[in-house]
Formats: sequence, C-alpha cells, structure tokens
Amino acid sequence: MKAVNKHAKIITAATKVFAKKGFFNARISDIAKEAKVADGTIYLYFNNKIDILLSVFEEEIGLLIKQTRKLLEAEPDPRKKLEIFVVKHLTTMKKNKNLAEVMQIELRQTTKLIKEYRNSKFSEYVDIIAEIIELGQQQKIFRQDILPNIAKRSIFGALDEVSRIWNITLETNYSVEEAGCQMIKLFISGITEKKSIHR
Amino acid sequence: MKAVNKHAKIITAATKVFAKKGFFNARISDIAKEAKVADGTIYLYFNNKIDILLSVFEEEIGLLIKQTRKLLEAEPDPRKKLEIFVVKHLTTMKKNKNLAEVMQIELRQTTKLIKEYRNSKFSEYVDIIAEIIELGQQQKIFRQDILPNIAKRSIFGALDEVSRIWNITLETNYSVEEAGCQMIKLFISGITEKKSIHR
DNA sequence: TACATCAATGAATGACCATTCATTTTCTTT
DNA sequence: AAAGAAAATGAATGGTCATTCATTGATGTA
Repeated sequence: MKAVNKHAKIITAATKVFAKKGFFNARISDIAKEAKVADGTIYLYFNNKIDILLSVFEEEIGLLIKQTRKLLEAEPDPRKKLEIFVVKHLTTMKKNKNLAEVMQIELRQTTKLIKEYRNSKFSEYVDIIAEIIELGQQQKIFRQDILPNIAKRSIFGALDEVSRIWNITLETNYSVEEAGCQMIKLFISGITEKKSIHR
Repeated sequence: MKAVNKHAKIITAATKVFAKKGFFNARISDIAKEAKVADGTIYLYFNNKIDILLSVFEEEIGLLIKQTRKLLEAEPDPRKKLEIFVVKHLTTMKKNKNLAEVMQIELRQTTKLIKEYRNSKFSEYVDIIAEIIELGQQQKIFRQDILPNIAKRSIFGALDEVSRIWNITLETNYSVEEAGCQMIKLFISGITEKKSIHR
C-alpha cells in the first residue's frame, strides 16, 4: 500500500484509542484497526506499546509548547502572559479531549519510565509558567515572596484538574472563557475581598 | 491461622503494592505475599482486583475526611479554615505516600468505573473546599465573584500536583510548611504585588 | 519478463495472571 | 476427644494479549 505516512496515522489512531480506553486497556489490535493497518505493521514503526504512548505525548506536547511560545512572545505584560497561558491550555484541552486524557491519565501511570521521560518535554511546558512568574517579579509586578517553582506547580495543577473535570463529566458546566477568567482572578488577585484589610 | 483481621491486613498490603507498582502492574500474588496470606484468601474478603482498589481508597479518604472536618470545626475564620485544609492535605500526602500515590495515580485510570465511584467519597472531600469558600463569601471576607465550584477544583488541583511532585522526585525540595504557606498566599492574596499587607 | 528489495500482513506463539476450587488446616461445640 | 463448621491454602485453569515471523504483495530495475 502506498502509505500516506503510516507513522502519523498510527499516532492519531493511538491517541484516540488511549483516550477512550486508557493505556492498559487499549489493545494493539484496537489501534491497528483504528489506523486501518495490520497488527504487525505497528511494530515496523514503534518498538512496543509504551513507545507508542510516549510518541503520542511527545508529538502533541511539542506542538503545544511551540504554539504557546508563539502566543506569548508578542505580549510584554506578565499578567497578560499568564492569562494567555491559562486560556491556551484550557482551550487546547477542551478542544482536544484525546490529548487531555492522554496527558492527565496515562502519564501518571507507568511510574518509573514516565518519571524519567517527564523531565524533558513535560517539564519544559510547565516551566513556561515559572518563566512568566520570574519575569513578573523582575518587573516588580508580581510579589517577590512567591517561589516560582511552587507557583508553577500550583497553577499547572489547577489547570489540569479543571480540564480533567471537563473530560469526566459529559456536561460542559463552564465555558473556557468563564473558567479561565475565574482562574486568572484567583491566581492574580487571590480570593480575598479587595477592600477588606486584614489585621 | 489466628486471623488478626485479615481484611485490614490485606488493605494495608494492597495500598503498599498499588503505590509501588501501580494498579495494573500490581499482581494479586504480590498483595498476597505482602499480606502474608494465600492468593485465594484475598478472594474471601474481596470480590476482585478493582474491588480491592476501591476499598483501599474508600477507607483512606473516609478517614481523611473525618480528620479534616474535626480540625475545621473549631475554627470560625474561613481564611484560617482554608489554611487548615491546605496544611492537612499536604501533611497527609507527605506522610502517607502510599495513599498519595493511590489517590493521584490510580484513581485516574479505570475510567468508567471510577467516574461513578468518584461521585461519592472523593467529591465529598473536594466539596469541603467549596463549603469553606461559600462560608467566606457569606461573611463578605471572600470575593463574591468567585465561583466556589471552579475555585475548589483549582485549589484541589494545585494541592494534588504539588504533592504529586513530592512523590516523583525523591529529594524533598520543600517542606510542608513552606509549600503550604506559599499556596495559601497565592490563593488568598494572589500573585500581584500589593500595598495592603495581609495579616 | 525476471529478479530484487522493501513494506505489510495476520495467524501463531508463548508468557502472563486473575480467579477458582478441591484439599488441608484451624476453630467450635458437644 | 471427635465431629462438624469455617477459614485458609495454592496449584491448576482458562482467557487474554503483546509480540513475532513466515508468507504475501507492491514497487523498482534492467
């Protein structure tokens, strides 16, 4: 068969199948069927099952990093940058539920292997948040007493959990705009009523 | 054999094994060995493998809910309540890495079954945050324009991610106190530099 | 057309492991 | 102490896939 890039076809199929069934419940034969390819063909393009998962992730998050960086570079204000990151993340996860699920569920699974892997692309993604925070601190717009490394985890975790919920409950409770706006408020200004000054 | 509550013994063993290997990579025989019990014995106390996982979770989170509620009831200030919740969560997850891992990793896995299950104990736990926020809003201490349902997800997600990192990286980068304090700052007052000083 | 090279196929293999159940051990009652 | 009941055992079963590889098909070359 004159393959129109089988590699890509298999990745797309695998993303879909992993998202639907989870890594351990996904069968190679499911992926093969989805990609309209023989089971054995998959092994011409990937070493094994986990290799497929990692390829799926690498591909998708790499793209996300590139797009996010592109959006950010035009904007100088760190507050706006943070907003852009939040909205971009939520939008992507809402649009691409397969990616969302693969990110959220699968990559918390195969402990050892993933732990090592995560130190590359995934870290790079989360570190974008830390960069924004550091920039804001340099410009004296963000508080100096916030540790970027804890804040970045908090913000990523919040985004991750909110978009996870979208995948779990079929109903779409909140729009991206509404959720994003709420989260920005929370991170930027906190939960406390502005006028009240605490003692 | 002089059974000293095998049920409990199996649960403890299962928690340990699930945390170490993950649900799908954990063997019933591993759990049996850890509990010093025959493989078959496990089926006298549990219906099947997933039943063990759910029992582990139910047990542990039930306890956490009880302890957290107890700590909260003495404190009237919603800001302090939030602080108590944050610190209790982080402390528990740091102390009980097995529980942390079971919560964080396993329960994001078996999609369908867990989705239904999560609507009970897990939701109850996260809803404690929403209750605190609503209380703060009634008292006009927290902003009215924050939606408790999004804020609760954000705060839980942040806590979850920060404690997840503790489990992944062997080094203990930040103490519970430091991380808790940072997160409280972030949620309560936000990231922006302010004139008014909190507390 | 004949041959060579490379890609693709999918049935067969073999390892793995949750679950079962016939048997053994321990406990209770009389 | 003996018999019956209950609990525990762990080897055997049966089903499930990931992975392999002998075979087939496609494409290019001369």
